[in-house]
Amino acid sequence: MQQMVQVLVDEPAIDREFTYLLPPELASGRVPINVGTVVLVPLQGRSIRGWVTDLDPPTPGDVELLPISRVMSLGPPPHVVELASWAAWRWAGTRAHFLRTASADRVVSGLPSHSSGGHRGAQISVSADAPAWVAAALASDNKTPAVVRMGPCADEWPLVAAALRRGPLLVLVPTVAWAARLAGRLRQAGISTALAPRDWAGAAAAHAVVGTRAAAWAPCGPLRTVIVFDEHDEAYQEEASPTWNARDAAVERARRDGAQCLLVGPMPSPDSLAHARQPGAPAASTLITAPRPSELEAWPRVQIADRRRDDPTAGEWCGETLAGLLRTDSTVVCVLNRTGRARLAYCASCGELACSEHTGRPLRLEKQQFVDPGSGEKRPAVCESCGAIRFRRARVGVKGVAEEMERLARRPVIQIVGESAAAADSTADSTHRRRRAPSSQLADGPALYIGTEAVLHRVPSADAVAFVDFDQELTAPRYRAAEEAFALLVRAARLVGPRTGGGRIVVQTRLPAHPALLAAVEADPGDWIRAEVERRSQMHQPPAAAWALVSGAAASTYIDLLSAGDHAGELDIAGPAEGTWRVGSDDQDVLLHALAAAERPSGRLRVAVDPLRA
DNA sequence: CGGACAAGCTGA
DNA sequence: CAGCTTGTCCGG
Repeated sequence: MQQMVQVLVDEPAIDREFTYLLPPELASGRVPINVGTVVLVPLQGRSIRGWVTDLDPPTPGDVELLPISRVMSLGPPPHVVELASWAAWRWAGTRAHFLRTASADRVVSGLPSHSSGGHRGAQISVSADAPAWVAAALASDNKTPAVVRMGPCADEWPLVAAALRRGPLLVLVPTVAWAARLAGRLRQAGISTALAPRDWAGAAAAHAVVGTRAAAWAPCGPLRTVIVFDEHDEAYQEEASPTWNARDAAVERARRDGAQCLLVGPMPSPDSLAHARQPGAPAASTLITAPRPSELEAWPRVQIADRRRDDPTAGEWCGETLAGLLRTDSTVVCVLNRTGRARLAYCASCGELACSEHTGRPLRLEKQQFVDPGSGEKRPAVCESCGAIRFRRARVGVKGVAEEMERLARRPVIQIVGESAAAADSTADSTHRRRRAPSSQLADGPALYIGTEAVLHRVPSADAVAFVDFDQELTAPRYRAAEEAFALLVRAARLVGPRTGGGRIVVQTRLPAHPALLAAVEADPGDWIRAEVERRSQMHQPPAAAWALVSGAAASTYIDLLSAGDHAGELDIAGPAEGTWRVGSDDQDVLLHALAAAERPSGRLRVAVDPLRA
């Protein structure tokens, strides 16, 4: 009787396992056959890649089995294959999707032999005395993740070094640059290190694996410690469906390995605090905070510029504090999350903003008419309060602010918007703008920059960062708005460095008492996060509830199935709004069970579990 | 996904 | 009713 194997084909639309024969010559080839091994199989006359999922499957009745055509490559180890099955459940996706992420992007027929044997932990020469709070973080029980709070400019090394001594380590960071920097530092310390997912084979053998999102699927053996830095960062979440989150996958991976998991960052996310609040774990033991003086030191000075106190006849966008900052000889990065020149208009003689008399919303100026953006209703452009007919377009975008900045600072302002950048002066036409290489946008000496959020990623360092209109971030109509706003302050903090080095952030706002702002000013997000968690719980928002957004042509059929299912009573179905339904439940398991139980109708269907934006 | 096959539409 | 399109099914 010839050996059989079960194979999951790499075709998410099929998402099924099939049994194949394993010819003896393939079973004894160079690449060992294991759960996870990548093979090529015939299916309906086609040749499809797939993963071995069972080495001893039950004999299927009444079908003639075909043999595997080729053994292609080493694949994810069995425990990662199991993790992929868990993730497929957790984010209502297919196993094939996650196994792709967990597999090398080319053929791997063997692992590097030099590092495969020895446990390198013993030879680690990194400094032995970790601060007490770092030791405490690593010593907490392995049952639940420890949430570790430290300032944005704090050095991550003591935590990494202490973790290294315990055994194999997986570190996730949000950006490739951070991963490369940390991997370099680890290698310099003599640690066998792999940068995942690029060095797939290396990750299977290294003592330390560092990488971004996909590194949660690295082919490492059992881990002793898993660290996720900047666990609040949205980069960990896949935007396309399945909307999996690498932090949450890492938490589950650590749990399965019995590894200690540290969720580290300047702002513990409500989601992570929910992870840490598993049954049986006292809340106090799971949030570990850097000592007050070091957390304070790891923040720049955050200054609130209360726009309500500014002289209204001075700058339109830059208040007194910001204007003063612009006149100093320093590098200042200004952030405004809007581009262009909006079509809002205000009266040239009395300054009244043109608004609809019915809805109160601002009107757009098109030719000589006002247009209500909501209803499309038009009326002649005449000022409601003084009757004048001359209007000026409000400068609510980066371009308008750039002009004002140049006037105040009397030096050029570099605009950085999305993928392109340009000097503010009008001679730089759009073609010129597009042809410029990114590096040429950055000035040598002190310079002024203005841009959307992208500017925080593109300018490597600055003396100060100023948020021109932070209220827009704080009050955005999304349940995570305050969290996202605070994340911007964290990014800005990294650009300007700690207060001891003169790092400074200026926040222009009309909401100077907003708890998220006070948290940054005081370098202590504790109270704000606690309030945020409480608010989410009251509003039945994540993490107090689990949500799935359902959209696509087949969505209404799928929603009908969900409404008719066994657990329909425990589901909260809202919508459709713009073709999207929101299915929620206070119990994540109930939602996931319902999603899995409802049969997927044919046709386009997107199911986004726990999306960042809902 | 992509081939197979069935059921519907059209035109001389 | 051949010849074509469109839809549904199913894979070892």
